[in-house]
Amino acid sequence: MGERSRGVTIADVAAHAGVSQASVSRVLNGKQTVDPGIVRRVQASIAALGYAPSAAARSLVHGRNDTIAMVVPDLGNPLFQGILQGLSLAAAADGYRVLVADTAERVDEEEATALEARHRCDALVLCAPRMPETRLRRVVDRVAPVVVVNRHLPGADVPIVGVDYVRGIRDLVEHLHGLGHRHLAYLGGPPSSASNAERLRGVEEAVAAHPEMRIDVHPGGSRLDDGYEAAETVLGARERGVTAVMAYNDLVALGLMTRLRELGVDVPGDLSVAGFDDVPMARFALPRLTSLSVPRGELGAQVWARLRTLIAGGPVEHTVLYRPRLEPRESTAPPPATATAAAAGKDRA
Amino acid sequence: MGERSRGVTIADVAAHAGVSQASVSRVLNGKQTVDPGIVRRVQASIAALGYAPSAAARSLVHGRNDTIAMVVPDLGNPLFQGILQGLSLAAAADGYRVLVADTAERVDEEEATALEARHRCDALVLCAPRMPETRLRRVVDRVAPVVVVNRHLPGADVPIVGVDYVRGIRDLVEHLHGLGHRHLAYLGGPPSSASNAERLRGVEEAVAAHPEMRIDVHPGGSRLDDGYEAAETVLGARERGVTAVMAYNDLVALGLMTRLRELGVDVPGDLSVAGFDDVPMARFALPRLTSLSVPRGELGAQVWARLRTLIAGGPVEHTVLYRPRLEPRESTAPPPATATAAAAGKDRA
DNA sequence: AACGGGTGAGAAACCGCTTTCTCGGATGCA
DNA sequence: TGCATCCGAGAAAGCGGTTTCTCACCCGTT
Repeated sequence: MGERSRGVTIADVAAHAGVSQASVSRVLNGKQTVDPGIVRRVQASIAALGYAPSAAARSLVHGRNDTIAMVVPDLGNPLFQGILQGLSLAAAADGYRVLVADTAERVDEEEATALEARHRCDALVLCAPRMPETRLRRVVDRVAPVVVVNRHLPGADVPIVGVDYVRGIRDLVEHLHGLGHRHLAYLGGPPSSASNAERLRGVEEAVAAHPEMRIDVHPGGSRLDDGYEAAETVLGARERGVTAVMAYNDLVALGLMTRLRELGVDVPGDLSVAGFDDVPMARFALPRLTSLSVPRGELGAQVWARLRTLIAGGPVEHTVLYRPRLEPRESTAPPPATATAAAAGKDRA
Repeated sequence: MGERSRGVTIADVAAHAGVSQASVSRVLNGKQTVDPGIVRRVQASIAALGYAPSAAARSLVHGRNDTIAMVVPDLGNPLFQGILQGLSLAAAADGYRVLVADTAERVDEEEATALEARHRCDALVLCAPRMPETRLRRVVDRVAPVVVVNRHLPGADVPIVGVDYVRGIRDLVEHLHGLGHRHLAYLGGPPSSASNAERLRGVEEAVAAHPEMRIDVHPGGSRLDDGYEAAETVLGARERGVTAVMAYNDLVALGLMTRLRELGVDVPGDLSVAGFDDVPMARFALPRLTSLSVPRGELGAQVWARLRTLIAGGPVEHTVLYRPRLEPRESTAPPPATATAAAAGKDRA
């Protein structure tokens, strides 16, 4: 590690300054009053020798690292990138650094990775949307202090920070309903993803609340290509009366819109499209994409706030779910007149 | 740190197994032959006590961490995200983890951050596109082993991994020249950025190689908004005969295209537009954006390869620059006939 | 003037592990 | 059977700090 000038240690400084190691340590940490003369000599010696205390030795005696680890399934995911950034900035403000542990979507290695990462750090942030719940609970027990992101874990003794996908979807459905849509399609994300499951719950609740509505669920994906390729499916759904599509996330929505435009389908004239996440590009798509904004950086900061409390020996704070903010833009509009008429006809029938 | 079961140490294991600490250590590291009976007893005790060796203690005695740090000016930048991901995956394969140190664009804190980060790790990856060269050289000297990303540092004793922006721009100009463009505009990035300076060098070289061409340089930025807002500037340039625009990066290009479409300017009919980086969205823009593809993940892997050599005491390997690959797509096409005629007229004059 | 309390510096223990050093016992050869 | 050799296990010395403990000294009080 930081062996700058070929290993100058605190003993060297002490000798050079003609004082004891203890005094050097005291000067360094400033937690006790030390004779000003000694302080000056020690500081001079430190400068002269280019001394920097060994982080490892410090860690050993303090039993901590000032480092936390973040376990993610995929660093390519904008959500995790945003959280990492927010987390890293917030933690840095308290002198902590963040270690990344990308499990590259290998769900069965996540547990081992989490344990290993935790072992080199003071605490853990666990993003494991696919990990089976039983395993997750076990891991959480073993790696405390830990904060879990975007999972539902009733009864577990762990702070959870996440996005209220259920509310998000419900708000979106409300928006579309208000525009006059009655028959929607949801283009699902990765089947095993917990946040997709939450969105599906939102879909169910919405339908329960609006019995006059119908929401079809189609398999989708999480990337631009997935949306692009889902266009055929979506057009099929449109044949069957769907007037608006909610995509798993913005990437899927953007990919879908691209393909739709190629196929001559007008958004939102023929079909409304909405995404989730409000990535920067959403505002720059044409038409501008209606989306649900998620404060990624703030999530990261919140994760750190929770973790800091835990590290300091504080209590497990309550779960916090950020309610996505609906950003209605041009990609959603009232359904085409024909569709409305058809629906009205159906209603009457 | 990893105090799982309230601090069970190697001494506890030794006592439990009725052997010496040294034997436990030997069993753990398997670097010496140990009596099979002892091995079994030790392993049993380890399991029984739930023992895991302290990373800090190990670090102290070994003088290393198995951790490297990556200093970045902005984790939100897709390039650095990609490099981080590639780096993290490659390093993980060798048992190393990556610490992130986001300097949040605060150039004057970069040096301190780098030193601090280096001090907790075995090596450093330095992404500091804005750091003044003198300071960079000083830092590089002090934090070795280190790999520098995307900087030109002639004569310095440090491996450099980067993108050949000069070649990239030249290839792009070649492409546009081939399409018939003679008067281009370059929408610059952050003025102090080293990679922007490289692109500008590319512009200069291109002009030198094609005296019949003209390339105007306009201030730009690095984000979607910057491109969006540069539209007026670009249209002004078009008035003055510019038929193609090269943007600092894809985000700028995408933002620009959005605004141009809003203003009724046809890309590439009225004006060609090209980006740099080949972000995923480039392929999904309409028109699909011509760009220069940069293998972000591979850069990260290459950085690790260099760093690993250095850590192992190997030599400073040569600088490696990835030549961006031109991805010609729909956003660049021959200039409009009127422009060509005008240019031809000028040529004749 | 003697004594108690307080202050600050140094000696040494300790954090938990690795590694060298030492030594006893087993083995090989004479 | 006796001696040299080898092997493996334990004792102990670090790694480089922090922190407790001890003690000398200075000050104030009676």
